[in-house]
Amino acid sequence: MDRILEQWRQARPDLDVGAMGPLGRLSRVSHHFSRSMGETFARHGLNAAGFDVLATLRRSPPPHALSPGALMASMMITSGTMTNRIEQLAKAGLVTRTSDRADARRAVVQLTPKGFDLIDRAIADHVQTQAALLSGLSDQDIARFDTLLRALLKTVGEGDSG
Amino acid sequence: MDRILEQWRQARPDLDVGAMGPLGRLSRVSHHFSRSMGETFARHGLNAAGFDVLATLRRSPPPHALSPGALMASMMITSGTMTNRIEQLAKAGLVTRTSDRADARRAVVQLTPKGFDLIDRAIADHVQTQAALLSGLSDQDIARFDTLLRALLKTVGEGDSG
DNA sequence: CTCATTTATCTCGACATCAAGATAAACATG
DNA sequence: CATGTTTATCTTGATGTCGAGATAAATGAG
Repeated sequence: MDRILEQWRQARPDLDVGAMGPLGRLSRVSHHFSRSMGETFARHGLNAAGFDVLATLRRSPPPHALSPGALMASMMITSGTMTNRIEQLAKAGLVTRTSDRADARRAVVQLTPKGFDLIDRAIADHVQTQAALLSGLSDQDIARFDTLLRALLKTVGEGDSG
Repeated sequence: MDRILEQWRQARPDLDVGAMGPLGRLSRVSHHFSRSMGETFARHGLNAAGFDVLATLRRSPPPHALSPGALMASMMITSGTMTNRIEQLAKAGLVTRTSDRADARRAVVQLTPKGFDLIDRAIADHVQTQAALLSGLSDQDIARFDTLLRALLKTVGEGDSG
């Protein structure tokens, strides 16, 4: 990244490329981390998408069931993607998809016992992977990093509550 | 994210979910930023992929030409993806693709005048978007953020040099 | 009750990406 | 110069995602 900035300063000395370094590194860190977490998911036969859905259901109060719309609210994906994800998980026997008695527009996605057991094993593995990814920072630095990320989330309109 | 952590502490009090907050926010920030930058690219008829290629060529010394392999080295993508990207850009008349006289295995991707003009306009827009994305942090906080990102890149094996 | 509107989800087509293998040229060795 | 190896790129098939529009049920106004 530092070399890239130097090249830009040569090619376009009129531009202020100061933000490019941090943003480039942010992108690369995020990409590496996603890949690393993806390897953890793969050990349990999941991808990041499937893990997200199962994890969201798992941490919801019993009976570990949510509508596709409710699932979408916590994940940054569109409805078509969610439909697809649920179908894959249902095919694998990890969730069931039934329709809501009270409102037939609404579907109910629920963890199966098999899905429950799988995500319970996967999440334990996942938190260890996550801890390893931050192991290069002290606890204090992690706290600082988190504070900065919270500030950045405000910039893009995702406040503390959402 | 804070609510998610609370849910996990209820559902799985045995797990240390401390890393989940920062990593979740990192992922969301990165995702938001990518989308924001993507909107800038779209105003110039580009996507992030095409912008990356054109920008890499633009900041290379004249004649602004590189092999697909050299382009791949700076971007985290596979060879098949690069082939595809180049083809799109060539179809749009923004780059040419010829084969190296000295080594016929190697291709040479070069900016056309049209591509040069386009990326010169797009990059000016892009650095402004990037500055806006970091506008929620003071210069000092940006520097701190960058330092922390450098430390994290070391963890994943991407050292200071590349 | 009827019709328009809103809400929730699904369908479909386009596209970017990856991984693995194919192709083809250059190089090394005897 | 023959041939096996390495290097650089391309091809192919599968997958995941988005976005626009379709479908279908619930809601509201008259």
